[in-house]
Amino acid sequence: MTRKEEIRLIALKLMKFHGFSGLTMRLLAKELGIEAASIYNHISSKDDILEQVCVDLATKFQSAVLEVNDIYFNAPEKLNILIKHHVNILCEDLNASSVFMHEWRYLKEEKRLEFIGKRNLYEQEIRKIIQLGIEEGHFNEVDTKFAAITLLSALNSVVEWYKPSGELSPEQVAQNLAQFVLTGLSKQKL
Amino acid sequence: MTRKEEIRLIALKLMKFHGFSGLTMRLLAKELGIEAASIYNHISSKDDILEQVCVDLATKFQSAVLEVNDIYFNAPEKLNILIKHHVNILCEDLNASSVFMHEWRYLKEEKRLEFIGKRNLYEQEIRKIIQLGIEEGHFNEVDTKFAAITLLSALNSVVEWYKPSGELSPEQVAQNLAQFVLTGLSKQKL
DNA sequence: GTGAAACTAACATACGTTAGTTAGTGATTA
DNA sequence: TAATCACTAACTAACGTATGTTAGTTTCAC
Repeated sequence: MTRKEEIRLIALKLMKFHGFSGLTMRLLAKELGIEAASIYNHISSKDDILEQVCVDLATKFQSAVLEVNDIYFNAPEKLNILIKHHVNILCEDLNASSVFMHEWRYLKEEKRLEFIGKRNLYEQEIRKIIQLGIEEGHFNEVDTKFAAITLLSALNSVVEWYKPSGELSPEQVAQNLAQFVLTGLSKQKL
Repeated sequence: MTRKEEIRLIALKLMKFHGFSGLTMRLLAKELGIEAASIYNHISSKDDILEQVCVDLATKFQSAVLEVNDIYFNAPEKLNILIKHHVNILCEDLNASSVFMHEWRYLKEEKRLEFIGKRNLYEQEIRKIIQLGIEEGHFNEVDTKFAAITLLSALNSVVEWYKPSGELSPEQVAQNLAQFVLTGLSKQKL
């Protein structure tokens, strides 16, 4: 691991706790055991760290959903696969995911708009899946925008509690989420 | 409306967009058409604004869930009522709710721990409802911690998209959420 | 002796906040 | 009626500190 990657890693860990504004270069330096100015031998700016992680994760999510929607499956299958991908991406680097979820609003104007664009595209592709499910007769006739946002919010909650040291693997979490989202809490006896 | 309330209102509106750290007293002052220092004739500190809204909303949520769990109902009924209360609280002041959701981590140590305590209590009470539902035979045998967090996350997504000018009333939103959470996306034909 | 990685010193700016003052308004009193 | 007082809400000026970042220099292993 290069020093640059090391810095990024610790920066994300701290950013998860203190938020983007709460993480100062001097705090980051202290954690690294060096002076704040020394950090600039490896990275170009504080904004850069945030930008990189946001663009990086947004791209991963985008690839995942486009891939799923490119292959022929029915909606429940698509949703299952997407949830698995989504959870895997989130769990791969929980600090990065947490920053991605909470700190994107501190991106500079241009990058922020770019980010929102990618996020909307992701939501749009999920709405397509839900719409498909309705047309197939697999899903209830819900409002696709409402359903997509609620679904995404449920999935993203994973970053708030998932511990790699815990009992569940990302695959099991994905399975639980899929069950929750598809069948809900109630037993089938309404 | 007193000047103090007016300041609080605009502060929350700005905080929703810029985050707690992104809202500076000088920006707030500009929006108010006065000087930054003048704000201190009405409020005691920037932290105070955050504290007030966090404590205020946390208390409301707490009252709601305790009330629901104090009355005798079965779990699906309790959940329905709680969701209605939850959404109503969120929609009452969307700016405040958004700040409550995203900026609580910027509370000072002491108040933050207090906040987390109240939040945990809320989660705990929801787990009780889910546990009750399982024992009654109404709910699937899910992990209550997982279910409570996922449920809460789904509910809280309301602050990200709800517009009072839109078609749906808070009651209708609550109904949609209840359906989503209880029966899921799938039609009952598994 | 070359390159990576740290250092010291400093700059310009931005921040929350305090202190002391002023302007206007409405009620009370001489 | 005119003068006094309290109150509200704004002002100017400034303080002390923190921030991201730079420029130039040193250290040290290969």
